[in-house]
Amino acid sequence: MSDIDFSNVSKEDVYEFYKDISLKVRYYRENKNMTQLELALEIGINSVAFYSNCENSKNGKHFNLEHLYKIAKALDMNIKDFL
Amino acid sequence: MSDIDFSNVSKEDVYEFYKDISLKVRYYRENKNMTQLELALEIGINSVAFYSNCENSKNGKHFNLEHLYKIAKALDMNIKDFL
DNA sequence: AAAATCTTTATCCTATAGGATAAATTAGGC
DNA sequence: GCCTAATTTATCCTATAGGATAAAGATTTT
Repeated sequence: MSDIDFSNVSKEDVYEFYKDISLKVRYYRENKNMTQLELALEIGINSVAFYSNCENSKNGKHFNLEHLYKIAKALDMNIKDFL
Repeated sequence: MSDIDFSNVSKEDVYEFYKDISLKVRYYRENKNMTQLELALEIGINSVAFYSNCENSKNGKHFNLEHLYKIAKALDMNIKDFL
């Protein structure tokens, strides 16, 4: 596979997009007084470490569309609020 | 891995969520007079077949968060419009 | 009616996203 | 200051998401 990416968006741009989402997720999670573990378990993830990596955009991890859908439901919010 | 899913959302619910998004993507793509191939290439996907499967929720395929981000940019829209 | 264009269907392959573990660090409560 | 809770860091494993191919079908254009 080539490192060349022919899409209309750069990898850096995509990374910033994911990072922006993570910041919002953290903001609303803390606002609802939920721990990372509580929210992770609610959306069906048994690993707080994986959750933490996503929320901090570490080790190449980030939330995917399905995660966001479940997080929105867990926090009683609209998925658009993270975008 | 178990078939049991302990998340707050069922697989059926997630499937409907993805399907709903796909319908919106098709609606706006056609509204902008773009072909599936044109849009696929714009977002960096060389396979109109893969794009078609996503847009029709066939063979277990669906758009992911990154796809939607790029599609929104390609159609000069806001990603929220698909959610 | 034929050709071109667009879309769909089925199937295959593999890089990596998804998610786990363990240990270390940080933060909060008492 | 100590203990517990919460979070972070690094690394590993593997099922599957991502995306390709090829052929067939449907639609549009000429």
